[in-house]
Amino acid sequence: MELKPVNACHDCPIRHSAVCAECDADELKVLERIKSYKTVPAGAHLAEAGREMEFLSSIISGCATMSRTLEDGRRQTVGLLLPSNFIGRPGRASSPYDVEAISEVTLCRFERKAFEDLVRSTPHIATRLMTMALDELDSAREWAVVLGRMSAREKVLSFLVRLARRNAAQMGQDAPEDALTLHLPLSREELADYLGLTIETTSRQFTALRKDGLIELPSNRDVHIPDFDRLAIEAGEDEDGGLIA
Amino acid sequence: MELKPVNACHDCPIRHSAVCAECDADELKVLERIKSYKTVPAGAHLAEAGREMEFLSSIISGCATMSRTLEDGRRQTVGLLLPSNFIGRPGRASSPYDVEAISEVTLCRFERKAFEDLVRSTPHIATRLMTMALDELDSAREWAVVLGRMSAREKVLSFLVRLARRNAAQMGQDAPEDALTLHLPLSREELADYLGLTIETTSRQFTALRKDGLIELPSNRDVHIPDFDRLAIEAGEDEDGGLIA
DNA sequence: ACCTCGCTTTGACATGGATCAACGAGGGCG
DNA sequence: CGCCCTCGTTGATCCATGTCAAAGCGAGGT
Repeated sequence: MELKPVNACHDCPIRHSAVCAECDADELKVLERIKSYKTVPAGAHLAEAGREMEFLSSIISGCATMSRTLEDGRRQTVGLLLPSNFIGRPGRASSPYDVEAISEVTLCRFERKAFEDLVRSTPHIATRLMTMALDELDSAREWAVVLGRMSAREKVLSFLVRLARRNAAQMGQDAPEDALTLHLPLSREELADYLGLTIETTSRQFTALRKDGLIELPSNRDVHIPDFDRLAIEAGEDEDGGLIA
Repeated sequence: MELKPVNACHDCPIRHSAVCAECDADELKVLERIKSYKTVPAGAHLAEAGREMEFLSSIISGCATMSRTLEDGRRQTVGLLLPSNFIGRPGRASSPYDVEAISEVTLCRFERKAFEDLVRSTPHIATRLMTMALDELDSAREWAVVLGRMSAREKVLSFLVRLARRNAAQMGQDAPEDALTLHLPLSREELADYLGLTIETTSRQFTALRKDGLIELPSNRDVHIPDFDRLAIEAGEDEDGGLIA
């Protein structure tokens, strides 16, 4: 994916989906003054559990994970951060989770103190942040259902369905195409940490889904889905079609 | 627990912890006009997944669960709702989860449309709602770590630790006492649904913890913890002491 | 072209929790 | 007082997933 450099808000690919989405021209001018862009390489730590954060930021491009590592090495990823997602929260100095860039990531950053003032004075940012927090809350709870009650196969299927939906939504589509190819932002290990499984089980499930004809694996990081609806049904789509993100 | 009836906001036990916490006297007057109280018996459905909600509400007393039931009957509880927690979200007509009263519950209700207008016009409510949503988001993510990576024993221990912390916080204490007795708001089955386990496994873990001297069980619904710190360590307390809720 | 290194896959086996089944204990009601 | 009904506990067995081990496989460097 080639990216042209971003210079100003009106030119920003996440202008209408990030924390600034509801801002009017005047509010945007204020944001414009205090924002700065930063690009970090894959593997960079954007936040560490318990450590103070100087900046709050939105992801403009790339992918990051939010995770907790227990003393004994067990790790659980609690969120996949993609463009327009927000890192950090106003009113708290540190993140309770590690946030790590999985690919090269470009951020739109705000100095924490300045942003907190802004939230207080700019209702459009507070309401947007509220909406985003509520959306993520729904998403986190959906994921809790997956972690708590789904089999390994269903976990992998759910992940693919959610990723496809999220990609479609970002492209402005209502639902994913019948057939599509997904690029996995995560390695098998990172995926296992997200799914609450081991690498081995995750890998076996991919193999099993391939043997069942539900997916093809042109490369380790690419998944071709010949029939999305069938995949969604296998994932245990009971209700509405799931929430985006 | 005996409750005296609530009649006005200034008299309300959740006045300083609910969605209205940041409201000043004038804002409270507006809320006062549109609120209504309702008490429902244990077992009542406060919301059903996908069904439109007429009211948004805060829990004043009692306990409710938020859960998803899959077609095949598997159920995962994604949140335990206690006094001051908010049910529903402005800007959306229906809840993605079932919300069910576990004990008798008293609610402070707002007609949905009126409340949504209020959120738009009252920044103190929007910021409070944002803070509450972000707190619940942290809590949901903590729970995802428990569901994804913890053993059955650790799940039960984590639940007890969190419940004790939440009770302590509600009593205005910083941390739970050394020794304390908890009343469980949930039956074994409801607990199992929350922990992502079966009833049998949950029950066996209680027995095991009792045999290990970590808890005593004066009745099915009561747990005496002789040494909270020991319990917390067994629960796998690596870091800070955990987030409240 | 070959070697090496990291990631992924596959295999063999162990085990924690689910499942199936039965028994116990308390509480309300006839 | 005793029956029944619900909830919780305990036991026996099974199976999905974890664990340990080794073998592909692809990319980059020499």
